[in-house]
Amino acid sequence: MSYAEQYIEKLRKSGLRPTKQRVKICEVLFDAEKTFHFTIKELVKIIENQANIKVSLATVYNTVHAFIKRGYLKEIPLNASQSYYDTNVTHHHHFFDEEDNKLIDIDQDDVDEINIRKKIPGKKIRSVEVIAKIVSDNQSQK
Amino acid sequence: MSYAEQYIEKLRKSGLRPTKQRVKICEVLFDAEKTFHFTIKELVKIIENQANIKVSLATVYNTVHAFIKRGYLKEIPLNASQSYYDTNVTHHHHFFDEEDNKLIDIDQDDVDEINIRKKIPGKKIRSVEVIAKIVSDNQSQK
DNA sequence: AATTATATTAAAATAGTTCTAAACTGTTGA
DNA sequence: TCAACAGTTTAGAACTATTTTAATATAATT
Ligand SMILES: [Mn+2]
Ligand SMILES: [Mn+2]
Ligand SMILES: [Zn+2]
Ligand SMILES: [Zn+2]
Repeated sequence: MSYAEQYIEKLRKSGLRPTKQRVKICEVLFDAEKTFHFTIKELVKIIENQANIKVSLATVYNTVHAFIKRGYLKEIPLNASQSYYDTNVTHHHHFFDEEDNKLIDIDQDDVDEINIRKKIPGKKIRSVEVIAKIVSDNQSQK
Repeated sequence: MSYAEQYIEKLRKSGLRPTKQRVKICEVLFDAEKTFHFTIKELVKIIENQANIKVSLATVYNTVHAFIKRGYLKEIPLNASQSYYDTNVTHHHHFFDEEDNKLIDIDQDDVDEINIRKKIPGKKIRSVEVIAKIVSDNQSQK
């Protein structure tokens, strides 16, 4: 199946018709060799740089939300004032570099299984995510 | 040391003068028998209900931020469009109830030590937090 | 008490996100 | 062929959490 066909399938499964703008968004999101993290602002900038297509903010937000709902993207919980999104939809964890404001993936395999002994009656765990904040390691101990 | 004195000390250590408004904020935050989680909007509502003091949003934000900087409050990373704050400043983890939008503490002791095998050169880990999303456990498997 | 530094406040500004409503596009079937 | 329709894009308005501004008020210092 060609890339273009994959995008169209992803869009269809998300309940969206494959329009020019949406396919362009797919190219940026799903054509990358590696998964990556992005903010909406960054995504718009990439689209503007790569294409002569103009895509409105509303279309970007709508499409991203449709993909999240369908499971093709993940939203990453950060205390920032803006949302971070992730094209890596496997279960994994994150470093958050507080100096660069950048997320770095941690494979599930790189963290021992997390066993939470506390239980909440009537509730079940749907997901467990670790966020490790990192900063520069300045060994200088003046 | 009386409560009032404790508040004044907390304020002074945060670099703030003990004004009527700030002491009131301290009463709400630090007088509770239990620690709790709150949004700014909720905090303002509590103050309005408890006191005949009117406190502006700007003062609430400034004071909360000063306490965070000094370590008397913590900000909790959630993907929501608003920040959650925590009067429990010990190292601990959270359940996030996606139905009630409520945070529930998990003591550090209730989670096995988290060992992250991946290392980032030149960076060190400053904090590790677990967020477990929970939902109702409907056993009904029609 | 006078002086100075800091705080409070209402209101404006900012910024991310969502909504609206009008113009546009592609498809269908008469 | 092309009118009608369903769905899409878009600019801009609206919304909301947070921050900033600048005038007034209060606290600390002398
Ligand atoms: Mn969202
Ligand atoms: Mn903040
Ligand atoms: Zn990731
Ligand atoms: Zn907590």
